[in-house]
Amino acid sequence: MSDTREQLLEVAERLTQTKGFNGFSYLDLAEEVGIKNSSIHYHFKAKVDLAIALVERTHDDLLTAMADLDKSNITPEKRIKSLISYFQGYIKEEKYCLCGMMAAELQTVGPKVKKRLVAYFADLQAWLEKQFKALGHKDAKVRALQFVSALEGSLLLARLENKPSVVGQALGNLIK
Amino acid sequence: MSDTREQLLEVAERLTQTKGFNGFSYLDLAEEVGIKNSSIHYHFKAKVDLAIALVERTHDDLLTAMADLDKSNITPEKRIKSLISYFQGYIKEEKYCLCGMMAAELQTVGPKVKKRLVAYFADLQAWLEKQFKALGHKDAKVRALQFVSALEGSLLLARLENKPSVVGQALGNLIK
DNA sequence: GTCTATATACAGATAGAC
DNA sequence: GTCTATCTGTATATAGAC
Repeated sequence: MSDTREQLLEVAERLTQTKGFNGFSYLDLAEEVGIKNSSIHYHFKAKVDLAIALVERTHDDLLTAMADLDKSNITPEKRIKSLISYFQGYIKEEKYCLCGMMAAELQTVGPKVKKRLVAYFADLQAWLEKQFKALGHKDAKVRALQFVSALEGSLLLARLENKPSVVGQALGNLIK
Repeated sequence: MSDTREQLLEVAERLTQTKGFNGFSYLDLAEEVGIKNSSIHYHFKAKVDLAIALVERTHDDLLTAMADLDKSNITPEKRIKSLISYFQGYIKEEKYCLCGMMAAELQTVGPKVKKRLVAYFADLQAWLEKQFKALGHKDAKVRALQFVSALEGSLLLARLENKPSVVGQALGNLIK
């Protein structure tokens, strides 16, 4: 993976999380990275290809984070709390969840992106279900759904009100 | 209020809830309403003025709906369930919450819109807190926050997965 | 209130030189 | 891989006639 491509993904990730995928252009991206906008098309032929790469990258990052937590020798409760911290980190940079953002923009991102967003949230829920099962929950699947809903919604509210604590409050009851 | 202005608000509301406020243009709006895009500027000088009117309208609608529920002779539990139905109605039209959508697009809508989004969610939470207090909850305020978070997040997931039932599942534990 | 015409800027994207 | 140059389309917005 070229350095330019990596830089493009990093900047595009931040712009998507702050302004939305429809809230920035190849020109914005080019100026930040220090190349011409036409050069971006070499790395991502169309903007939708960038969207796909972003969701896949975010998905891979999440899978890595969850696998690391599985490997670590801590309780399921602490694993879940660590995952919350992972998402909570967005708020201090005034970011929203990249996949939540694209889920909001769903009707404009195209079917290929939609498919990958579904996969992202399915894996997040599956991992949470596993943790809740390990904690002895019978309704682990529903609990995982409640958790993801509260997570995405609280990230939205926390950024709006500039109160990172909102995320912890919204998820408090669901952890154990 | 002129009929054209009202039509513009109705179409803009739907487009915002489906494609996002940055996902449609004055031209899209004009074609649906059947006027020229330059005519829209007579009703809403700049696009940000349209955004403000949309949030205020959505806020007013919510206040009316909540006031109606307060007047009706039903239990707080049923009031809350009715409010859920109010939001759940969006899903079958593949819409997201207008204020949730603009909260996602926060960094591009400007400070005036942000201020009104904060007011919208504050009133929604305040009403819910009142209902939870009537149900005897000591942590009514936190519960209201949990409810709004789960509501906004579940609306996002329900639309993505085309499963309206997700909203009820995500909020189930929080109602009573 | 709505129109035509226009201004200015920017969007995503391509061709071909280097 | 990145550039210059360019294309085509669209965005928000304004001026002034009707």
